[in-house]
Amino acid sequence: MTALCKLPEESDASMRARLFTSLSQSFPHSQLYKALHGEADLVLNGADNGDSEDDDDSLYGDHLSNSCFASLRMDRRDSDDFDDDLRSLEWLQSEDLLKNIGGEILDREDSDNSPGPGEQKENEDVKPDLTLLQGVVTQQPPHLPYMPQKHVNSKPPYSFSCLIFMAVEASPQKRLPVKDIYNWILTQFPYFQNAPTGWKNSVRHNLSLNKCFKKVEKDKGQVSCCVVSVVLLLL
DNA sequence: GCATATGTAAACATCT
DNA sequence: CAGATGTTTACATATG
Repeated sequence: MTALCKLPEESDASMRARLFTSLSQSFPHSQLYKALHGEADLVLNGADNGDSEDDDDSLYGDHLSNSCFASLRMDRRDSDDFDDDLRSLEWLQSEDLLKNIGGEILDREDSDNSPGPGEQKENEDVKPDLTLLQGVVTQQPPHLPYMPQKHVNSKPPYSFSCLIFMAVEASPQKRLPVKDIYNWILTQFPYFQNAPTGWKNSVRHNLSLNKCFKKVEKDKGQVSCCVVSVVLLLL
């Protein structure tokens, strides 16, 4: 199992650069983006010659150790000692998480950030007109990026684990009540607004089953109907 | 064919 | 009591 979504014949440097580019557009404030930031600079500047397998971890920045994406570092270590941890993080290493992640998910928490010229929020004007979008959705070529605000009839190409992770990752405290996870998914992926309610069961099922998610007590004074919150299991 | 990951449904218990 | 939440089990499907 590979650690990243690596295209055929794609170099590690290229792959990481692609990931960085995608994240810079979709989750500019995510831990992963910040963690990759330094490395991507090196990659994009040609500093990474592909022979850096033995480079120390500082290349990837300290942020990686603060999130589940620490597995991105682990995969570079040729050791079975990490097998158990990796097993619980295999969903993070799946192709789904990284595939087409870039540019299409508008992080509404960052909506107050002024977009640069030329990158005007093309999704903002897009309303989920089902009649107009059906063809786009059903005939979307696999190489085109998934655009959740447009492809409202198309199930996101991300596993529920990925969706949960992204929701938690997007939260300020890296923890969310289940209800807020629902809301985040509904907001970012309008597909689920019309989807059968079973997806919520799948979310809860994932939270219970996946070792990457940990149940924590809600903060004191927090007004919430939920009993617990969910955080990433830090490594 | 097997192991694993994932999705879905369902039942049940607990909590608000 | 109803609904939300959490846990567990079972089964189907896809993939390596």
